Amino acid sequence: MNDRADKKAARATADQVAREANVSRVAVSRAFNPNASLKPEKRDRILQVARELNYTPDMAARSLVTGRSHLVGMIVPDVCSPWESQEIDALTTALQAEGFATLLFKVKADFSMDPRLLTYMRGFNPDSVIAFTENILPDVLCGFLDRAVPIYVIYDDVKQFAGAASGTLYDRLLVRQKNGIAQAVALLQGYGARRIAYLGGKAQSLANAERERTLKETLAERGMDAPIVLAGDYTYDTAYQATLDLFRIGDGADAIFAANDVGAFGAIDALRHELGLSVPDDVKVVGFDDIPQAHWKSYNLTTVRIDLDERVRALVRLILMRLRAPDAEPLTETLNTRLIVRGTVG
Amino acid sequence: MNDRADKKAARATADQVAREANVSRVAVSRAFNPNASLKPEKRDRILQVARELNYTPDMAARSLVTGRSHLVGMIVPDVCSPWESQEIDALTTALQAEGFATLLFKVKADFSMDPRLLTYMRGFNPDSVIAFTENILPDVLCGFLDRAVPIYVIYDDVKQFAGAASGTLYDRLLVRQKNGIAQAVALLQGYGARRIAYLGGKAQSLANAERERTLKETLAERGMDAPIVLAGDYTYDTAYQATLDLFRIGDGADAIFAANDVGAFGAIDALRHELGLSVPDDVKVVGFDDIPQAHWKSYNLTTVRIDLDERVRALVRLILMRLRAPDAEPLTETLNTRLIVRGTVG
DNA sequence: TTTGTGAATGAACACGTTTTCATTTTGTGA
DNA sequence: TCACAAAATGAAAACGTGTTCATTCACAAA
Repeated sequence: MNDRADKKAARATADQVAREANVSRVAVSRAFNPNASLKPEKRDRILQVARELNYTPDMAARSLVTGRSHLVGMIVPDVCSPWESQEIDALTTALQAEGFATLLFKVKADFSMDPRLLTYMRGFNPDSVIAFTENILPDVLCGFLDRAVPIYVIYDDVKQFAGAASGTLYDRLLVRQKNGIAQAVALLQGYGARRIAYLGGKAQSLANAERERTLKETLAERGMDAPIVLAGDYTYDTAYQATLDLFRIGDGADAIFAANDVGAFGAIDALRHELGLSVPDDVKVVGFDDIPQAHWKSYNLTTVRIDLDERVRALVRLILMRLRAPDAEPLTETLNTRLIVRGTVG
Repeated sequence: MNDRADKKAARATADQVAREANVSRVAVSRAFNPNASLKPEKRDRILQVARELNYTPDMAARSLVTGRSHLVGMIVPDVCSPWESQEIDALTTALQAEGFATLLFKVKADFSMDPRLLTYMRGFNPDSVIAFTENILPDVLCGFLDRAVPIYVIYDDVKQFAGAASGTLYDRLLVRQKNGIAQAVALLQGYGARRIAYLGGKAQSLANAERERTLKETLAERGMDAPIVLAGDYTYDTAYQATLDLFRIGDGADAIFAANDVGAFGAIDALRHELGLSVPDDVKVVGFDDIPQAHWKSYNLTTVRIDLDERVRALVRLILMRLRAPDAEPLTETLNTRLIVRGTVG
């Protein structure tokens, strides 16, 4: 009589639906499996009864027998980072449309992987795993997870991993940094920048290493001096402090190339609000990522874009391909970058 | 011989571990269940073998028999919103430490709930559900999910839901808006603000409605004029445009109270970079939330804080309480707000 | 030695589904 | 009408675990 009384009202089971609809339990199973052969009218009747009883197939039971959990694990160091939250949001939406749910696991900010986390995650038997932390060695992941699980390491560098595992067991999404960086350097040079500082990201970040390397390479090609390299960690506060140090302790620079947009924001604010310098008149600033905040008027940041839609489409394509053909050869998708010109250069 | 060959190397099962360790399969199960009675040396040996075989209990199978999935569902409209991503991040960390994994579901930005999503989510049998979209009526959720599943609706308003369901079946986290708003209004009045505009959030948002109501109430108590109410949706762009309209089409204001920090950013940028006005000299701005970006120097926003740590601690406390005692009476935790004074008022 | 108490043990069952396989029904052409 | 393929059907067997229950074991007290 009381609300608390029907708490025991467990979820309806396929047996109950079968009994109610005067069919076998197998028929119920088939009714929820589109490509199973079942008389249309029978299917309709079953689905009708199922709706009345508020029945949904139990994923755990289904997973047990089919071996597919319809779960995609995501390993994320920082959900708050605009870059990662964008990706989580878009991937979740796309995968949800294909019938997969997102299983979120958080790793420590310093990227140190807790082995128990991987063990724990493996218990859920995810159909696929996306690792956002670029410095988790794929081999480590492969060791803890099953070899049959496709693994995606986002934005690693071809060269870094070329010799890591002889036969790479995971699909990869690579980003060509060269294009956007070359455009940015050309623009900076055009505005007369000579002393360029590179405001780095996390030391362990492969993307950071690749950006620094590409920047050096590009500057050399154009006959410009090597950049002043500042240590960073992708955060606003660290970038802010590093910029202060550059101008107070060091000799300054006439352009700052930040490893990510948030770092660029920190640099801009330090220049404008603490050092009393003008951006772009005194110092030019370029970022990396083109997160939504980059177009906010206070920053209006010129930045190297890696298109979100392209990224997500490529990732989803990879994942679905792998889920449908687990034995296919590992695939590599390549993305390009390009400069988005706004107001922080000239 | 080839990597591809051992793809079939399925995950180790409890049976294999049992055989290898010369024990019964039940013993293996007990070895992984801390409070089961098992001779210590035997347990150690089993765990040792399990480690060698890289064995992990299958969550699906475990879920099937225990009825607990160790999954916590989160229904989120926008992972990119700093407010929500903070919460997801902190909750995931806290729940992970307690052995629960986060299952992420995304709903449309306009909060319209797709009933099929709820049905789908129910299939995963989450032990608990956290709904970030405050305007999902709890009754709708209760209808689709089982009554036995504890449901948390974050930041709803006591008054709104008082009469919704006679016996509320869900635990709640309430936020007292009054404190922070009263402090903000006092500060604004002290600096001589007279014409105050309220830059609203999503129309369907209960938190927005409650903030607007509380602001009006507070202004009236202090004998000030009712606020000019601007429609918004919590986004930067909308806030930016609404502010332009207020000053170009409307009669302007000498203070803007935004429903959230991101909206305040939009207002500040419109004032400074398009209308040529000074913040705080010409117009004062107050935000709501105190997201990390609020202390960025470009904005340096005075805002009403709802402490993240307090929020997460309270939520985790509620969830764990409910998981351990499903039959306990529905609980309500209450949080307070307070003003963080920075540079956008005076 | 006997009795009693609690821990340790394993066989059997249960969880809710999909899949296999053998059987029955339906539909089609001669 | 017959023959044959194709579609529809249900019984039974999995999937990998936790739990119940009756039994055995170890040890201390009588």
